[in-house]
Amino acid sequence: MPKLGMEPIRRRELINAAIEAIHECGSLDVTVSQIAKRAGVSSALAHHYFGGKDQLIIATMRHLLTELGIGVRDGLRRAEGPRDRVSAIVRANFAPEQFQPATISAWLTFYVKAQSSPQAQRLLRIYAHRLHSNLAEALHRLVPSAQAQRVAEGTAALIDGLWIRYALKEGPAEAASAIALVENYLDNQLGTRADA
Amino acid sequence: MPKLGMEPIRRRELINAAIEAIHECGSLDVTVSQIAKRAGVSSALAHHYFGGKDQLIIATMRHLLTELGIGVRDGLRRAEGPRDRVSAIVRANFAPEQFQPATISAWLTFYVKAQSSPQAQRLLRIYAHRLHSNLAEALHRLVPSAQAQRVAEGTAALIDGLWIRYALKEGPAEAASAIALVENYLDNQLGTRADA
Amino acid sequence: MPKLGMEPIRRRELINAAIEAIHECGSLDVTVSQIAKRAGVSSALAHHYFGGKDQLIIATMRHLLTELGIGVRDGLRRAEGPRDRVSAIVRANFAPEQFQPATISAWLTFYVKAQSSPQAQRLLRIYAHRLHSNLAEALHRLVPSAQAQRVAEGTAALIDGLWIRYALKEGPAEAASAIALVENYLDNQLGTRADA
Amino acid sequence: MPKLGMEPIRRRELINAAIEAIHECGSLDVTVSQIAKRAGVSSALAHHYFGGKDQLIIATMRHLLTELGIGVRDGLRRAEGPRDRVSAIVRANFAPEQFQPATISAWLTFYVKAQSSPQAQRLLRIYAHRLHSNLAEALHRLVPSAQAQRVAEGTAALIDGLWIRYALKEGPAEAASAIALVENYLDNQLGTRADA
DNA sequence: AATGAATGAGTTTTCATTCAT
DNA sequence: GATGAATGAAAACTCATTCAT
Repeated sequence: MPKLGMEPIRRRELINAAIEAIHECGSLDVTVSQIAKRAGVSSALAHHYFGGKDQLIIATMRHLLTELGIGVRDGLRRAEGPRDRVSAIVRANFAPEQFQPATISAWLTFYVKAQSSPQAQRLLRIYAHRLHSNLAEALHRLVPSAQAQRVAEGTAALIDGLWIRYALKEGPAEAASAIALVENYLDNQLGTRADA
Repeated sequence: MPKLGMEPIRRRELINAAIEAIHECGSLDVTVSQIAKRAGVSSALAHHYFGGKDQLIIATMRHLLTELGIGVRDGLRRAEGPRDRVSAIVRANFAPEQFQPATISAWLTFYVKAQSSPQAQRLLRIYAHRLHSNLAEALHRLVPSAQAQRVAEGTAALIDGLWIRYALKEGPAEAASAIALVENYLDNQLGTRADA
Repeated sequence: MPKLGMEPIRRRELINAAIEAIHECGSLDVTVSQIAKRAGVSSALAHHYFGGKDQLIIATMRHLLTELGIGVRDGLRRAEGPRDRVSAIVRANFAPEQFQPATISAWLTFYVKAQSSPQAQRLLRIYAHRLHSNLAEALHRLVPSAQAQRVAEGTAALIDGLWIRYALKEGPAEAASAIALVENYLDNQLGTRADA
Repeated sequence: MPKLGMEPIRRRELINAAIEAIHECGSLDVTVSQIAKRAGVSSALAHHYFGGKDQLIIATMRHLLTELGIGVRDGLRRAEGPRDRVSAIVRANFAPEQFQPATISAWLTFYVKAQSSPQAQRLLRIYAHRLHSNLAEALHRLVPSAQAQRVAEGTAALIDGLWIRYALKEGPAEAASAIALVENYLDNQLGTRADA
């Protein structure tokens, strides 16, 4: 029962299936067939729509990156004042949609992928750069330039570090404590809470 | 002309070759043949000594973990006072032997491996736990228990985050600035340098 | 907006596209999709009109065979006397419409196809037989029967040999020199030019 | 029961199997598995020794080319006088080892292969060039230069044409009549037999 | 008349692994 | 102690073909 306009639907289904399959398998060694089966289609269709495994993986990465970007943008839109903007960025990075086992697994595998795929590397660098510049932009309004840079770097490293560490843990990732840790770092660095 | 007592030598050569090969390939998708060729032996020999690819990988991980453990222990031995012990741990994690491209790549791939291999996961948890307890032990002597826990977690996350971020960068990893960032965090959290 | 009476047009377009595609790819490994795209239609339509790839290929062969047959017939119609009839046949085989890269490629692949497809083999035998009988018929009026047979065979082999050899050459096929070679053979065999 | 020094043996077996398989299938669409099975080994071994299907095919071509080259050389060595040298070349091209169904099929498919593979094309051009120069060299001692060139071309075309036509026929290829046809051409062209 | 959607079957290729020597 | 020989199993990818619209 073929219908028209299935392409975007199938692409989306395959990307979602890829994220789940990567998580279940724990690496990019998932086969296209596994992903396709999970999406309820043949592996040939996955190739048809994406051109190959690699491009499906890259598309998945891009999807996750976009989702995160949207989350950050939305958070920033609602934020009031520079300090809150920083918090919004942090919150977006640990938002429930992002900070869940399957997504964490996927991100981790992408870091490895980036070591051999220039395209994946570019995407990951865009993420890293965007995170840094978003943070730095807000921090510049709060503290001197040099400090802003340093705090931006520290915050970014802390976020990535917490992500990676959660990839190792079992059970649901607790966003609250991760956020608290970063906020604590920020308060201290920015002198917001002198008594922390 | 086979010689006696080659086993430990071969094992070591193969492990080193594995680290290099993993780095060059950027993932655990290296073939046993590639590793063996780099070590100057046949792939059959790699199997002979390790039993299989998986066990060679695990052995490589264990090797890296041991090296890091030795570095930390040596650092701690030379450290004077709790604050310096914390610094020693940080320094050991960014020591030149550890903080170089090939090793960084390898660690990253191990994080992924841990998602599907219970054995690898156990090893990585040992690392995480050891890092945390080493830090916590020293911090307990400096600040109240709850804060010590939190700072230990933050420091560990920061270290891991910096590692992972360096995996993305090109050019030689600069340990100095990474260390400075962590030390700054510690100073701030511990009130060592009120003016930082 | 489908139109009526498209069938013969589409069939022709697809056959032409097949010839070009076969030439470009250099073998029958062209995909139906490639051929269809070149004809500006979907691959499904190619199946609709021909029933399958094989039948499209056979139809293409038949088309080429027919074209050649028409060329020969036209040449024979205009020829005056048996010797000129032989020349007309030779000329038709090296006529510009036939003796061009794409067509040469196609014929060559058909020879291979004939080794596995009885249908293709039949077509090619028809060609071979027709060429031989056309030549023999005219030659019989010029020389004794046995010699006529032999010269017909030689001429046919020479024509085919020159075709196949031109398939290997680069640059435009020069019909003139090919024709000259065959004519020289004929003159010698028939004693037309005693001094050649 | 693995033995040492199997490589050359296996290579030879695989090449022979390739020739047979190509003949049976009638084209280069044989699968590596079919070839390997015929050689009594796994398809993986074929890849191991040749690197891939393409290289196996090229190696097979080269083998056939070499065989033919040896045949011609041996024939030339035994020949007495230029006219006999020409005959030796012709005879070698229709020698029983060469002029048999499987070999004829293989050559034909190689002609097609040459249209898409530069490497195959190069090999085939070497063959064509060698045939021409061998013929021309001998003919130059018999007739004027221009005529020698033309006769060399005609002879080569005749040989190729007879080959290709035999590929279409069923039943055993009759070398004798093919040779007779070429010799008749030569006698006529060279004026050897004034009464032909 | 024409096509987008979808797939089954098949092909090349890769690789960890085994084994006789 | 060490390796060349060999393979089974699996993966990515391709393509002719079908079908509902």
